[in-house]
Formats: sequence, C-alpha cells, structure tokens
Amino acid sequence: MNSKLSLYNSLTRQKELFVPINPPFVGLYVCGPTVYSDVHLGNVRTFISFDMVYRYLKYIGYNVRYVRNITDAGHLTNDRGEGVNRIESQSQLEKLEPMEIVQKYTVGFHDVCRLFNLHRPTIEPTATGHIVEQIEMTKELISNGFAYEANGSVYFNVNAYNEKKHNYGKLSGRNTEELIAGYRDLDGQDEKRNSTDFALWKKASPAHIMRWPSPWGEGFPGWHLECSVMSTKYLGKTFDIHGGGMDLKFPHHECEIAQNIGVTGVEPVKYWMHTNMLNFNGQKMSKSLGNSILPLELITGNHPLLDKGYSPMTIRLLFLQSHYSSESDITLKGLQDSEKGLRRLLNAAQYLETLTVSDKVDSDKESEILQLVDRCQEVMDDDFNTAKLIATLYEMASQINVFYNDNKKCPVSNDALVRFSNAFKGFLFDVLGITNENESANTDTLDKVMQLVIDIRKSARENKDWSTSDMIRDALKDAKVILKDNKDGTSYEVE
RNA sequence: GGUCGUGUGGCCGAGUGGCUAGGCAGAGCUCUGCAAAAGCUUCUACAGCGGUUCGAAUCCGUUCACGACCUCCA
Repeated sequence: MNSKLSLYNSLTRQKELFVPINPPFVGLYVCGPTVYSDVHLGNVRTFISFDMVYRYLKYIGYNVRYVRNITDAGHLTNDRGEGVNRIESQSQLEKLEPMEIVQKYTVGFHDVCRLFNLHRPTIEPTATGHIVEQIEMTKELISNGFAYEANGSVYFNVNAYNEKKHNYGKLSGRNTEELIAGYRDLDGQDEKRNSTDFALWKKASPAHIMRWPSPWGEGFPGWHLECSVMSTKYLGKTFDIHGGGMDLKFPHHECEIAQNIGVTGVEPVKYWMHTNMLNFNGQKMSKSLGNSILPLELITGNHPLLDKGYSPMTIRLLFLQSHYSSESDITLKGLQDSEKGLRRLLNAAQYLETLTVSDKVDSDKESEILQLVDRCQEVMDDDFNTAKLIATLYEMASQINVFYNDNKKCPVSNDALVRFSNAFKGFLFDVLGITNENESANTDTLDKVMQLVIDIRKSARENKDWSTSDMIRDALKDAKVILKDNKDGTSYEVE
C-alpha cells in the first residue's frame, strides 16, 4: 500500500491526502437509488464513479467495506411536510403493492449494475430493513434535545442543533438564516417549529400503505435518517468516505451529518466525495425537455434522439473519460468516439498477449514504458483522475501497437514487459472495470470456422482471385466480422 | 435573490505559474492487389478586458456567457 492517494474533500473544499482511520480497512458509503422507478442514467454515472473508487482502493491494497443502500421507504417528494411518498405514488400508478414496486425496480437496478460491470457493494442494506434502528435513532435525538414530536411526527430541530455550536449547512455552504428567509413564502401551516427542520419520522395518513408502529404512532421514517443509521451501523460512528451525487449534498447529506452528530457528537465522515451531474447534448436530462434517457434505451438505441445502441462498456468508458467531479455530457459524437477508443484499447490488450521480449534491450525504450506504468498510479492517486489514466492507457496502446508491428518483439527486459503488461491490464480491466464484451463471441467453434474461411480466402488471394477474396471479406463484414490482412497472415475481429 | 461551479484547438476532454496531455475528426506518407487495421508526420487552443509576475491558459480583479443546488425531476 505504498500509495499517496489524495482526494478532494467536499467538506473542507480542498484536496487532502487519504489517510484511513483504521488501515488497511476502508469504510465507503454511497447513497444508493430510491427504487420507485427505473434507475436514472445520471445515477448510473455516479455508481460507475464510485465503483471505480472502490476498485482502485482495492487495487492499491485496501480492504474496503463498501456499503450502498437501497432506499425502499421514506423518500418524500417534498421534504417539507406535505410530501408524497414516491414509492406509494408509483404503486398507485402501476396498481402494484409498494413492495412489488420496490422489488421490481431493485431487480431492474441490479440488472443495470451487471450490464455496466459494477461490483456489488459488500453490504447493500435497505431502509425497510432498518426501521427499528431508525426509531431508536429518532428516540436518541429527542432525548438529546435535537428533535421534537408534533402530532405523531418527529422533526429535527435545526436551531437547537446550531445553538450547541454545531453548524447545519457547513457541507453545502449554506447558512440557516438565509435558508429560513428563502423558505418563508413557501412555508405552509405545518407542524415544524422552523422551516429548516426536517422530518425524522412522519405520521402515516389513513391512506398510507407503508407504515410501521412507533412510539409516536403509525408512520414511516424520514428520508435522511436511513443513511445515518445504516452508515453508523456498518461502518461506525466515524468512517472514511461518504459518496453521492452533488444533488444530494443539500439537503440530504447535510441532514445526515446533523443527525449523526446529534446522536454521537462526532463528525461522521472523514472524506466527503461528490460526483457531478450528467447531461445529454449539453442539457440536463429532464422529462420536460424530452431528453431524458434510460440506461436500457441508450444500450438498445431505442430512443428518438439516438442513431443506434451503444454498448455498456462504450458508455462506461465515456463516463470515465471525464473526471468524476466535472459535468459529463453524452452526445452522439462522444459515444462514437468512445466506441472507437474502446476498440483501440481492447485490441491493444489482445495484441499485448502475443508480445515477447527481443534479444537486445533498448534502455531508453524500457524506461519510457516503465514511466507509463508509474504514471497510471500517479494520476489515479491524484483524486482518481480517470481521464488522465485513460490518456496514459492510450499511450500504452500506441506502444503495444508499435511492438506488435515490429514482429511482436519488445526491446525491453522480461521484467519490464511483465510490469507493463500487468499495469495495462490491471488498470484497464480491474480499476476502470472495462470488460471485453466481444469475448463471448470468439468461441472455439467460431475460431475454427473462421480459420477455414481465412484459409480458403488465402488460396483465392494467392491465385489473384480478388473477386472471391473481396466477396468473402464483404460478406463477413455484413455479418459484423472484420478481416485484417497483416504481414504475417489474416486475423479477424467481431464488431 | 443566495450558495457553488464552469468557459481550453473542428469536436470531446485533462492540466493549472515556465516543460507535447490524450482521444475523435481532417491532411500527407508507409504498409497493402484494393481495403481495413496499425505506424509515422501534420494541424496546436486556453471566453473578453485589466492587474500581479522575468514569465499566466494557470494567481487576483472585473465583464460576459453557461450550468447546478436552494423547489418535483438523479
């Protein structure tokens, strides 16, 4: 673990050296989806980013406990009191039980995760599985003087919290008075003492299906509470990294901090990480603009704004080509570029397997490739700069191609070639989580059939029977098999 | 209105006080029966205006533009 990883901490607003609380263990908590509809593509970007973070932490030797929750209760459309439970409203729409909605979209979410080659979190807890703990935490907050009951609901008391010299708003740079001023006109006649207060527990109306008994009557937990409860339960009072999309910074993460401090008195998270938003053709995806696009629509191409489908790995590479903290934009041009880039990298990975060392060692060349090896880790240590990592991998791919064209011989020591090869494959496959989607197509059977076709074409070419030779090549192209005539024979590739 | 962020070559996208990012596209060349692939070469930018500095795309100020969150949308 000789890494010098540093990362941008949203809480301190600066890049900091990553020092785990209890090495070699690292606790990572990421806010997961609310399973009330198909997972949003922007959410997928966030999860890909943290998948990469998880992978890199493991790559450099940490033992990571990765907790990503499933929100299956309590997420209100309006946190201010008159909220509608998203899962309930969807269940009415689809005429299904709330738990059927939860099940349906949890399964769908997991399917999407698999497509994009996301590692499973080591713990994936659900809000409904932690109702007891949420009630306990609410009780503690009341007894600590940070919450009050009103009419069967319980609210967090932001003023009481601030009076104890805590600072609600420090993560998102907000101050409570301004928030109150901003809320004034929106404020209804609700049970809260102050408009910045937020629900820990909500009383269930008679029509409400998702309900649990509590000391304050039948109700359901507030949205922010589950993350506080589950992160503390599985990662401890203070843990290393908490991640999520920027849109969750306020109010969700702000409330989480307040709840945790209200119970434990200590700062819950050492490093906060926020991923930036995903746009489509330069605009935020939104239903009203009609440019909202689902992961499966992007993969299948079944959407009016798409020319065709793009593979999950093409999309994954596109996302990782920009830094997690920058906005990312999906455009057709970008997807097409990424598709080509992906092929370039995967081809290089394939060529790499055929390389051997040559008799003589070119020490300049050797130090050049070892420099590329070192750079992979250097750039990742700098706040997970996947954009730079991919640039480095492209340079490595160029190098591989040069060797490949030079009789597949590398003028470097065996040790250097092994290190180079391990770095290229390790960073491409293990860290970036790219997989070779075509591997399954290259079966043994296909290999043998193709060898036969290539041999037949070869004899045609030897007889200068170009029409037969080209006919074979064109027909294969229709079948998405590309022939490449190299100096030392013909190889094929499934598109 | 408040908080935060962004503006880089034809396009995407890193970087952030002096040193070629990288990719895609374009042009030329090599290889090839022709292609494809690959290689080599080439094109070389930092929104405008001030300022600091020996030197700024990078720091400071300012103007303009765009975006996010604060309010349902991840």
